[in-house]
Amino acid sequence: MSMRETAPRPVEGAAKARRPRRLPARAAIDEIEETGETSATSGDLDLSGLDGVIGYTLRRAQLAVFEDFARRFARLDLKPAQYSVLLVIGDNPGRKQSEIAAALGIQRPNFVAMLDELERRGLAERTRSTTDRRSHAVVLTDAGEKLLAIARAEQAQQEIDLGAFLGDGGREALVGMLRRLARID
Amino acid sequence: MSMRETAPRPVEGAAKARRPRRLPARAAIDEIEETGETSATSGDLDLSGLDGVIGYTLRRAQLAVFEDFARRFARLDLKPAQYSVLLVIGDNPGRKQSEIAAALGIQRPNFVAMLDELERRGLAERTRSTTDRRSHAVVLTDAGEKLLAIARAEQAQQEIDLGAFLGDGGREALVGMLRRLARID
DNA sequence: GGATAATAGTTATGCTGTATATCAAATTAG
DNA sequence: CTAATTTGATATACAGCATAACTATTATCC
Repeated sequence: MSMRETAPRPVEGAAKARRPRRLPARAAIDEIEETGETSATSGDLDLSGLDGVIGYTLRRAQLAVFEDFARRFARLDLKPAQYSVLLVIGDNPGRKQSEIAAALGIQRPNFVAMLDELERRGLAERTRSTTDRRSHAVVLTDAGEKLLAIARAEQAQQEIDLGAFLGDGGREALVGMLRRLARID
Repeated sequence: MSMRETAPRPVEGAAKARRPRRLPARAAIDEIEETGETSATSGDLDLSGLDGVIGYTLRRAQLAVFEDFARRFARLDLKPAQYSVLLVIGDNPGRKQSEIAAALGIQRPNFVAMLDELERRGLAERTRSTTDRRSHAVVLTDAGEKLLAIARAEQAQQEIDLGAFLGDGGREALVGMLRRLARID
């Protein structure tokens, strides 16, 4: 993943976007309104056109949450994708490499290097299946299980914190809606 | 950051819609239960560990919404980032190139090619400022305004459709929470 | 006023994430 | 048995996003 450190966060329209960190200042808005439509003045820009856009806010929120994740997981040296792989392997030990990849929507070619890295770090292992010698059964090592346990706790804490940040039942409502959105097609 | 590469089909427990995928599950479940926790059997994987994770669902939802956006904007040949640039220029005509970029969180070097492309397509124009000959004031051409108007309508329709897809006030609640999340840091 | 610093746009470049084509080995289907 | 399919892997390409550094211009300060 590429979570930078202090750099500004993207904010691209209903799309990619980097991050405008702050709302247009009150003064700037007044100035814009007073001059009609032309905003060739100085001061903050009018970004109101993006304010209520789901795609835009979704993207920004996702980046912010991933940055938060990156901070929390820095000590574990785990990127979100790596965590998700560890988690799915941990919950589905012995599954085929391609099954893990497919479950996470990762292309098989790209999953190879990811697993290589986890193996290099001694967190996961590929074992040749005896029944189907094409496939690799993937499992976590003891070290992998141990790291996953810590990671799960870390992640649970993030859920708690974000849940508190959003109000009362907000987290559940949010996740529910996000899951619905994720199935649009 | 990369939680995935293609949109995998989230495996959902109950509810509705299509999916005869549950069939093999029965046998698989029996087998799993009989072997305890090991899921090295066949059938769907257990992804329950990711189900309630905000970061994961956020990412998934964002990708799905972007895909929806891509379909809707295919005819306009506009990517989300391009739409956001057109929108911000349209709402802030005559601003400096770097101001537009900064507002969207786009690095100035990366913004050059984006503007080049919009200019090439006759949608935007750079004009040398007379007061500060270093800067370029950016505006939309008539064609750019025209395309933006269509794009705005397209985008508004997406909001309507997503709003309907989420229930009753769901869109507003969602955007509100996303905006809160976007400013965690 | 002239040296120095800062700003705006640009070019070059690199890393990460994700996609496709293709291959060899192994397995399955016809 | 032969052909098709599956699995893991390699090579490769492209988009997104970042930094360094150059040029032209403007601002600052002694």
